[in-house]
Amino acid sequence: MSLTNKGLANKVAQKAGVSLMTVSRVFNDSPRVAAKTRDKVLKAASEFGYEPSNAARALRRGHSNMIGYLVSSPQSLGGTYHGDTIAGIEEVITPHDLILSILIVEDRATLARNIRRYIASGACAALIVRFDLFPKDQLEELAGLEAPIMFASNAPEEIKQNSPYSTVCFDNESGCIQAIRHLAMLKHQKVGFLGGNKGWVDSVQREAGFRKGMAECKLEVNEQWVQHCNFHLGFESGEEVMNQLLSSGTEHPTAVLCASDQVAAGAIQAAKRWGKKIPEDISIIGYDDQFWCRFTTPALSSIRHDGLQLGRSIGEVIVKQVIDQEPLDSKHIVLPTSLVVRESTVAVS
Amino acid sequence: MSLTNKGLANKVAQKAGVSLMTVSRVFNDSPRVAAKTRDKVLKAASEFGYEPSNAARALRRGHSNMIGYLVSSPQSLGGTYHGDTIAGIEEVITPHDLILSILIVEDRATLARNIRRYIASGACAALIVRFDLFPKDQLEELAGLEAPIMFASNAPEEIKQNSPYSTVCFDNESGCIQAIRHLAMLKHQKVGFLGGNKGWVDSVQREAGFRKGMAECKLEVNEQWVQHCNFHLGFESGEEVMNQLLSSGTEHPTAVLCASDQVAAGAIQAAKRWGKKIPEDISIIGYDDQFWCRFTTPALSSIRHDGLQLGRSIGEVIVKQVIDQEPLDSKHIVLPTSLVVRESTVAVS
DNA sequence: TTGTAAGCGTTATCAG
DNA sequence: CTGATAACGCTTACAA
Repeated sequence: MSLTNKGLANKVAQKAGVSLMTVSRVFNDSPRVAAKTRDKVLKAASEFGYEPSNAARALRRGHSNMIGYLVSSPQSLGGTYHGDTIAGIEEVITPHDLILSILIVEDRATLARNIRRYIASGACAALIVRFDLFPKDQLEELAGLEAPIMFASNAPEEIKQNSPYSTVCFDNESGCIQAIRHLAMLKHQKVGFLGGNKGWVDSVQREAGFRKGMAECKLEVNEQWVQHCNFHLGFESGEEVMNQLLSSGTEHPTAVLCASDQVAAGAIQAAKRWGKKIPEDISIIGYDDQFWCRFTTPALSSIRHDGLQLGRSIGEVIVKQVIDQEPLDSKHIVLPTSLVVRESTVAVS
Repeated sequence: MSLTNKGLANKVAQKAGVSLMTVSRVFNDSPRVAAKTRDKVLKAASEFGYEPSNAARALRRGHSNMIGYLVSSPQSLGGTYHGDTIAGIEEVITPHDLILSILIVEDRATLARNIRRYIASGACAALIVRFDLFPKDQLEELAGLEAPIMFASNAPEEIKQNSPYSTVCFDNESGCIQAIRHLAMLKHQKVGFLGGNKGWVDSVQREAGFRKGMAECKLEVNEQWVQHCNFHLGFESGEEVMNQLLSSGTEHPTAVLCASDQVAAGAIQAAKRWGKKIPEDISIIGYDDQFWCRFTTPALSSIRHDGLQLGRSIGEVIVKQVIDQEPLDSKHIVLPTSLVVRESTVAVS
């Protein structure tokens, strides 16, 4: 079992009748090598199955070719959000011979330390971290660690101002405003909002969008109908909160905007249990536009963000930092969102 | 920006008043170092934020600490299958300081070449490949590449016999047999089967299970009701095939077993369009037990395989090969499956 | 266009 | 228990 390239490059050089250096140049697409020579080298290389050693390259070059994409749990890889993002990143970085590696850091308490290690050990040339999985109190642990780290997703303003790291995120507010406009167009006046965890950036911004949209459409917000769910519990949480909403008070909303699709799915379930018809009695809009939105009954209208575009933007930042060696700076990119209308919304009768 | 450890280890050694070698020993948990000395080194190290270089280690040790998990597309990371598997693998390999890296190889035509590169370049110490994404005609390209590669998921028998690689998979047949037993218990006699792509191992084995189950329960198979879907198109495919099934013939099945949850979701949708009530008119069972099975209406009964267990088994094989350096051999592990009953199945009235 | 030499940060080996 | 040395495979800088 010879997994190492021990001496293999030498053999290739010998076989091709050239020096080691020429082999190296060929595998680095150097223009300073004659076409004939290159062919000889390539032939000899494929004969021996030679491939330059990643480790040696990384050591010599001072940085690896791995880009780490940190996720909070293997389960969070579900859904289209990460998938499309990853596809977008790869599309951009692969031509530069960078490898995207998805890394899982379950323990948020040691996240900063882990990031430090990945960078300090040189295992990764750059890291992509979802801000929303990052405990704020650990941010300062990263201070001084001048490294190509970037946050994908929304960071609070004060963090953006002070952090040396770039961020790419979606325009949460705009998505919700569009949703409210859509509902207003359908003559809804009594609109509720099921948010996510209190204080979480995404949740806060989506609620802000809801309120701005309501104001813009001159609709009154009934605070009874603005509730918070647990993003993590998703379905169950949406079910429970919708349940409470329908069991209290005499009047109920004719439309509810939810801060996640899972919450929306739970809300639909709960509403059905109360004998409500969806969308005839209550229109529901989700958020994230997960692939299974079309599997629910009725198919769920939802707010979509283009993960592919997010990925591409991230990729471009990474390439600038790692390949072009541009000095780090903290750019903040905000990408648009849009409403996808399916069958869960209808005009009030 | 000093990302490299250039000379850092030296500084640490100097600060601690020891030699470089002692620093190395400390970071390798060598027992041959005095407690006092270790403390001094550790203190100096944390002071400088020193972390051993991954690249140098890999170069010196002859193998990296990265385990590659190959996936066919970023989107395929959705669902619980990969997520749980990944969690299981990490649980086992992390204590051995191995890092799991999810790698995406979209182009199946170059899969074998990519595997070669990952191994030959030493980028990965071992690779985990889902067999079902592997084009059979490329298998021989891997011949001679004696490397710690293993296949997660079902390989056809003839491959298992001839391949030097281990496999871990689920008992597809058993899952389907259990499903049929359940349906038979509910007095169903007219049972259909919506398989996956013709010839695909999973599809073939699940159909075999369906037939064995039917035979065991002394139920007759109506070949009109045994159809094939496209795993990739999933939902749409299930919809289309169920549509055809209901539009042809005079008699229709009272229960249908589907080879994937997405197909099942599509089948439900189609059946509803034909005015069929689910499960009263037609009971439906899916396969995979995706997390969104409980979001469908009615909640989908499905066949579950324990991804966590799969991951753990894979992890154990990897550790044996990479850490214990056991010689490669081709073990074949088959894990059990079980039926999860929700609301999409009911007794015939 | 090609070759030579030196060194990237670790660790195996051999001394002490 | 600790230290000096060489080598892992590659590429930058400098020659030829």
